[in-house]
Amino acid sequence: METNCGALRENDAGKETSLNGWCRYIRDHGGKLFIDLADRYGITQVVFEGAIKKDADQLGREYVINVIGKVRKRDKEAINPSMPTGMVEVEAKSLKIIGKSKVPPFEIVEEKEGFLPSEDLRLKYRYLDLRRRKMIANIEFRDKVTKSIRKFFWGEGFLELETPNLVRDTHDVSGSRTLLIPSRTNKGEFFALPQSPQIYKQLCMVSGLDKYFQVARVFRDEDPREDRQLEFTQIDFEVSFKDEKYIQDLIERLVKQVFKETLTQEIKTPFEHMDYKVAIAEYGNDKPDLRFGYKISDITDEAANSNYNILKRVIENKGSVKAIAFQSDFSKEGSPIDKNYMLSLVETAKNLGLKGLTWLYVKNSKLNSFPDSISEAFKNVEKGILSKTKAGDGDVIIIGADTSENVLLAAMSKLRRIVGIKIDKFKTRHAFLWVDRFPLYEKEEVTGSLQPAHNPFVAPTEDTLHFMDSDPEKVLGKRYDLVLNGIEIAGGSIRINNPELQMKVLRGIGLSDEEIENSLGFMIEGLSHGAPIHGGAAIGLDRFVATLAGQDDIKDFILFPRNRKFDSPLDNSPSSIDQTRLKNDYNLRIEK
RNA sequence: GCCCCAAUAGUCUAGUGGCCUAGGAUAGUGCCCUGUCACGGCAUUGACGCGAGUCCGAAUCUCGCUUGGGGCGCCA
Repeated sequence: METNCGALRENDAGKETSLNGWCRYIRDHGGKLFIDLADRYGITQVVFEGAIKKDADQLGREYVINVIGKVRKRDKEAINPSMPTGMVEVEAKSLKIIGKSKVPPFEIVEEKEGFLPSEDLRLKYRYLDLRRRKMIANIEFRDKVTKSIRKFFWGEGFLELETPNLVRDTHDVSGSRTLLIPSRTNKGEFFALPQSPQIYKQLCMVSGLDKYFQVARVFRDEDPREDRQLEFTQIDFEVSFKDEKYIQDLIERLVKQVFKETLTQEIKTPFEHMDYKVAIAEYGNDKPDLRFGYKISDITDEAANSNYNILKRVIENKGSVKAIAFQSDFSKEGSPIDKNYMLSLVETAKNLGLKGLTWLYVKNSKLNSFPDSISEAFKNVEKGILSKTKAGDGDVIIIGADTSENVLLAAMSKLRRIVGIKIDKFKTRHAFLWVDRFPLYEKEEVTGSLQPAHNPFVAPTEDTLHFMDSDPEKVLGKRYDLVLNGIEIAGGSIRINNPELQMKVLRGIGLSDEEIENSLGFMIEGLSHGAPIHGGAAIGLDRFVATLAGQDDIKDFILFPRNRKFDSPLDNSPSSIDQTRLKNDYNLRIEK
């Protein structure tokens, strides 16, 4: 009977079996030798005793072997209740070494007291890191989620289609950085790798393929962040003749099914909605984490009337002042929020672009601080601050100020989430939220020019379309983002299906007709040949899977990720290319 | 483009100017062991990223470089 290392149970005792696996731990007792034989299904103990013991002496860690032997029940005192296969073991009759292994550069064990080898080493030997149980579980979980999603779309009658990966570069209209591939057959010209299948899926709608989805690999050449990769996966879909309501409902049903099938959890739908404007004003960004409250309040008026000179000076320079109150049991022993934590938070605030951070705590309905002089300076506006922030006893209030509203809100929203997660009194484990009624355009703070807030294909809402010429910043888009625990897991919109309106929106971001024609002419042309009303969304699969699993690092859910420099320690890509080949094939020359 | 942090055996880590001939754990190697399961026992190999400087004296302080990590800008 051929089996795997996770399958054998008590009632298999007596059977002859053939096992393949990796030698994880080898315990040599002199006259007898035990091996924990591992594969992705589990671990089974193999015993070598008698004549075969000396064959096993040559085995080393991570050797791949085949063992034929007899399954036997363990003696009562030898049972290992922490292993699923712990009732039995395999008594080896024959041993074949299938693949020898060098001594591994790090041990294939789970985290040791919270320590893992450095990330670069893990990535260089990714195939070894992937032998860890946690990584196996993560990769299998990703597969489970992907399968569940596919099953959902197939069940809804969607076609799984493949859009091209070598596409027209649209950097000129998008401003975002694409990865470029030189063309050998058209020297001097380049393909781009898609940042999204957006244009192609819209053209699918024009062609009448009215329900499309794809597990799409997309590429973005922006600078690295902890949760960014050069290439990542989106669940991309688009439908024709439907409105926002239908698409949101579809995503809700999808998410509901995925939660049920992968976590056996029931989640409540429909999800809450919030206007973009409200999200920014109350939470400081467009993806509020609603596992906790802690709204941001504007206390510019109070600060202006206080005697706190630092804030007053910011206000004189047309700045504003924002505050958040955190429920924290501040004065109590063992509270996660204590004086030392607050001092470190001030440093965090500086890293987020603020010049500093003022913090107070509430005791007996009064503001207190270190040193006392700070709360003294707020004495005359104490009531106002307490009522605006809704702070009660034990709460900590953080106050930030900056001359740039954007910088201030961005920093306060990040502080809000950092402290909120630290306090960890979540009302719900999974807080879903639709953010909608986004503006179509946003003003670039420095130059004052208009940019598309999302992509330039979002259809304006009927009630704001008339501002298009007079006051384009007031135009809202039929766009919706799905936020889970402060992470944007999906974003989509109803698209423009009218070529004239599409031209108009593109002109609105300062593009000339010639520029539009040059980069997006083929798309406008497509919209001119009978384009249905259509819309869709894309779900960021890597982040979605990690969030579902309750983990932070998306790299732990990607088979072969890149490091912070977007190098791959595994294959050392990117690499330089021979100058002669560049010249001959692409007519390119690299200047050093 | 900018800011911050770090770098000690294969791996993880201790280390705050002399107690360092650099400690521990684990891996490796050799020997012993018939019930272990991250087996155990004994022995043993093995490290201060590179370069300059300060000092009587540097793993420790300063500067530069290199490498890695985190963040800002950026992510239509």
